[in-house]
Amino acid sequence: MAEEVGIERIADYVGEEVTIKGWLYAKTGKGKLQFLQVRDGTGVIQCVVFKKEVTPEVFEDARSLTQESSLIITGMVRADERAPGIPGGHEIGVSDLNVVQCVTEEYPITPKEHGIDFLMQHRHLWIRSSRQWSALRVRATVIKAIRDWLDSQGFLLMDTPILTPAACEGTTTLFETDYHGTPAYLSQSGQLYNEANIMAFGRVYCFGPTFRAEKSKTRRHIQEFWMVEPEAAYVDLWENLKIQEQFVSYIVQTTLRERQSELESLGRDVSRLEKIEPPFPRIHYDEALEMINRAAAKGTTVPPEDEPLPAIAWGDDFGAPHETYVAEQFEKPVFVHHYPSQVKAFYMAQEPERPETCRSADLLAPEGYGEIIGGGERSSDLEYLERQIERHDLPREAYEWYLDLRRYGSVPHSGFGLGIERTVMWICGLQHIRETIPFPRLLGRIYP
RNA sequence: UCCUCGGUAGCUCAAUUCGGCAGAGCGGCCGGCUGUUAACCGGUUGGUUGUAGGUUCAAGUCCUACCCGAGGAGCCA
Repeated sequence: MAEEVGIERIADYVGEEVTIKGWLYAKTGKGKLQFLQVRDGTGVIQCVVFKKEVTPEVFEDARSLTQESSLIITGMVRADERAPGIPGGHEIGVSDLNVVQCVTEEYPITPKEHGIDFLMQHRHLWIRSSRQWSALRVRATVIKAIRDWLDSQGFLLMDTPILTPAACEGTTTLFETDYHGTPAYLSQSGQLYNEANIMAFGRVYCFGPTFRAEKSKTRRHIQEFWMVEPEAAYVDLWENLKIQEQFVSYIVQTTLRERQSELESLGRDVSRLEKIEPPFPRIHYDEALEMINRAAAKGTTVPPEDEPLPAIAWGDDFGAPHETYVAEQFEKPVFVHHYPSQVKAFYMAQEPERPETCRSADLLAPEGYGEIIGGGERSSDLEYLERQIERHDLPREAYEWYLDLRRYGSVPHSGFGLGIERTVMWICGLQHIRETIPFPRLLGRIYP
């Protein structure tokens, strides 16, 4: 038998006989000539079966193959720019074909269009389709880039618990579960534990699933999502931003380099991504507010609904249209820093000269993809934190350990959380977050 | 939780202001074709119109309640 190769490396085998093990993705026949599009998990390639070049049995097998039948194919690799595929440009002239399983029931997902409900009910099959497959390959690369960069920059992976005794930030709705008779909650952030970890390890990150039980039903929300949260001791707000812009740029550039075929198959305009490198613009909340209200006064509208941008008062948090408007003004992601303390988590450090603001920063992705990072400098002031816990009506006893961190060697420190799915959505140019994770958990949907 | 839109064949949809025989394309199946790209051509297959009730000679269409889905708001990553 010829050498078994992966389709993603097929260009290295032109002129050689190879074996592909995979599934029939699509087929068009033209009498004595059959075009099989075969996928093997690493790519899609066109395999051509000429009646004269194979045995009658093989030709009949090829002719009668059904969508998603599993098969093993052997043949000669040749370059041909007419050939579709991921990556395209090569095809296999089939000499032998072995049907592993011929699908006899109709495969539900045809090459025609389908509705979202139908596709989501068949998510376990939908992930075989090229757009889903490409996006999930990009996701894996984004995650690898994240870990490679952090590991190489001295951040140590420290896993934080998923079952937690209390709300981390006290604002969002949590999933409650039973922990041997006492209530426990699925983690919405590893943030507070990370602050303990940095006092032991200097620079750390946690990377895992987080859970938000809000009844959010938009293209940017899922109930279970993955977040990477780096945290570092002796790092202030401004150094934190430098880390973030290098980090995000590395993720984007690595994906551009390693997932060219997938981004192309997604139809992504990569020229927008090629521009993503440090430095990113930084604007103060006051400045952003002014920008928004100036535009609102002129009756500016924002996509995707083209509704008028509402004016806001100082102290208000930005809504989705405000974020979109601000991000639209820049080609790169933009940092908005020094939000009013009242709209941010209790642990954000106060700005000494403007105590009503905090040393926080959000990173807004371009092209309307919204907030991909939330972060900032954490308060190292014990008394301020005690007051904040009271002000936010949080159970003091649950935070005693956290306050200990300010009693024993408190230092300035910062961190941030990057949402994996929103980042993948932006890099892939997708319209909905549900396509960025294999099995999304959406409001009212937990099958399959 | 609130607002908007929707539910008709396996899938995507149509069904004439104002109620009158349930349709098309795709898929599947059969046949034809040596360069297809969501191929094409001919034939064929296909229905509890989301559920329950009501009005009517007659309901996919009108009325009531409910169920399910989509998009958005708030909140956030």
